[in-house]
Amino acid sequence: MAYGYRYGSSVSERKDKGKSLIGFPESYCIVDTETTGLSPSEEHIIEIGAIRIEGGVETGRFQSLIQPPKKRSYRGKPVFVDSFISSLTGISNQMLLDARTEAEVLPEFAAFLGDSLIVGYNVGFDVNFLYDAYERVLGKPLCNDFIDLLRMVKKLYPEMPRHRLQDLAEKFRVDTEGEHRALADVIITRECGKRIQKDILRRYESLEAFQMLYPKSCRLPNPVIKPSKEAALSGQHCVISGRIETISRAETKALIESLGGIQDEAVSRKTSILILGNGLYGANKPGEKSVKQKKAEQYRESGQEIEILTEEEFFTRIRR
DNA sequence: TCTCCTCGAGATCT
DNA sequence: CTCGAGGAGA
Repeated sequence: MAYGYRYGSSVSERKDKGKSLIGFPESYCIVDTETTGLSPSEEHIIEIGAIRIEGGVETGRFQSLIQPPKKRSYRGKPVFVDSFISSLTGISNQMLLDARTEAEVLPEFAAFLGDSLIVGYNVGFDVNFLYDAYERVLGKPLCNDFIDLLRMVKKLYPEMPRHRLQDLAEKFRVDTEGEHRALADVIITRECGKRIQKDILRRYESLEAFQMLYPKSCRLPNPVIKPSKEAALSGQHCVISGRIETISRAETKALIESLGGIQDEAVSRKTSILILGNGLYGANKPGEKSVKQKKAEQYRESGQEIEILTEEEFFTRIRR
């Protein structure tokens, strides 16, 4: 039954795969993969790059090489990639010899990605490779919906002779330094995405008007002001103890303020959330409580409503 | 008018 | 895979 018929002979493969949507959400994850070739059934992922955006600000980066099964041996050394791929991407057999396998990398990537919307360029390509790798390694499919910039680009710029990412970067004068490595392509895609969004607003007045050019079934609900999300940190005073590892100080401040919160330096009677960063500061040793944490626990015992969250707990709390 | 089907043509990813 | 053309059905 798992291999159900679908008229004639075609079998429904990649069941529960996400849908291709059109829109510009506030939270998503830009993803790119490098592979040993074009066919998911015969080739393998050799690099994953990703940047997570939440509430419009970057909240994390992911980058890892992946050692694929070896194709053959040459003079006693394993060959993972053909010379065409090596010269295209700059990823050599030697680099892959030192890399971890997908069994090690994929669980990490899955945790990073979560159920984020995936954004990319001709991203169906990457989604297919990732879907198959998820099934192999995690025993479950990749179900995330995705947004393909190429789809919008074809509609927006029909006069362009070709619509490759490099053509788009050239049009927008986006720096292509390091192109054809996963994280570099993610950054190029992000820059192009910003220009596309601006162009849409100029030409169609609103994102909704542009989305009307597409079937209803693929229109993503827009950044409507969701009260629950807006209120995520509304009016709450937050204090950070230690160092947030996934993002910089400035980004943390921007993130808290974009969600309506206020960041303070010291724990006080106003404080409602204390965030324990994974990174430690000078005098603090692993396992020891920081001065700020002790103080927060004191306040809590005296009846103040104050949440003490780890870095991970903080991010999952604001994600919804 | 709007949505959903089928069919053929044309590109994009490494 | 996605789109446009052309057609069926509300």
